Amino acid sequence: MPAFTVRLDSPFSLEHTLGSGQVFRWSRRDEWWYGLVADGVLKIKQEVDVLRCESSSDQIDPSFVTRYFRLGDDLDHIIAAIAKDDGMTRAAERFYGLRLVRQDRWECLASFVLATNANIPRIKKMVASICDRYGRPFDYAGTSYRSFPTSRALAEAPGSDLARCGLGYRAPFLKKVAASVEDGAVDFDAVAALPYEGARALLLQELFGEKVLLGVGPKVADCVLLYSCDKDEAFPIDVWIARALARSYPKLLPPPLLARLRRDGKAKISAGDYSRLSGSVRRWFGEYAGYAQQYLYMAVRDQERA
DNA sequence: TAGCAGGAAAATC
DNA sequence: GATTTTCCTGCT
Repeated sequence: MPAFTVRLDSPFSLEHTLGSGQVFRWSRRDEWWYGLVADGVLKIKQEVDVLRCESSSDQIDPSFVTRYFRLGDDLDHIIAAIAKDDGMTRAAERFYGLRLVRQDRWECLASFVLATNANIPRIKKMVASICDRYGRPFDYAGTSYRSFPTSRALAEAPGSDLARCGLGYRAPFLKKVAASVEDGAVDFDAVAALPYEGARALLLQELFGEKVLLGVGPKVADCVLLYSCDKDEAFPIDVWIARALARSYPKLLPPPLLARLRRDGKAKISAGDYSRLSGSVRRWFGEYAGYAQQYLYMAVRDQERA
């Protein structure tokens, strides 16, 4: 039962980071956050400039925590780079300390395949459901947990069985993605080694190589690249972000898309629009566009609640 | 390229 | 309770 602390020497907010919709296997009880990571449990809380941690395995140690929360990133430098306008400056102040998380690549891909047409509580429920059914059970501090299922476990699961996890039409997509990862068709290391544009092209090519339906389009690919492959330029565009961009950054949108979004806030974004919009936001925000996306997401969610 | 289906649960009325 | 919406992709 390792217990340890990590001293923070750069800005970090555990609350904002775990509450920003990047991760689906974290929950808060009392003042502690509990996360299922790296085949174990991490119990963690922030005391100003110290992270107090307990974990179920020796693998989850200070260096894991530093890597997982990307504590080595120079956040002030990143914020200086993206805060090119008043809106982003305000968001960066309001959610100061929010960082991108470095997730397990397979888990990230699988989670975002499930995320289509769902809200965050729903996504968490689907993820929990496949973990309950296919994950490895283990106990920690008197509580039972399940690890995230391996790609092999999901690839081998009978489709009818997987469908019982409440995944709906996502079940066959998830199974095929799992099979592609399991048989080596998807090489995450090769993807991560390339710069953003090439990495995205390779990921989509690997996934589409067998000419099967996979449920991974540009949005899911951007999520995987940003949250698990260190491609900080990746800027996933979902309906929330599209609406926020239409309101605060109208100049970045192709005029026809802007007009459609203004007429109908839930207008669909075509592949061509996604590609053009992705290019213009990356040109505007630069090499850390993905961080800008995360701050923008928090700002728009916050505004929605108010 | 535009329009649509998909499938279940959360949010909203 | 019924209806609308939901961090989208693939097909026609």
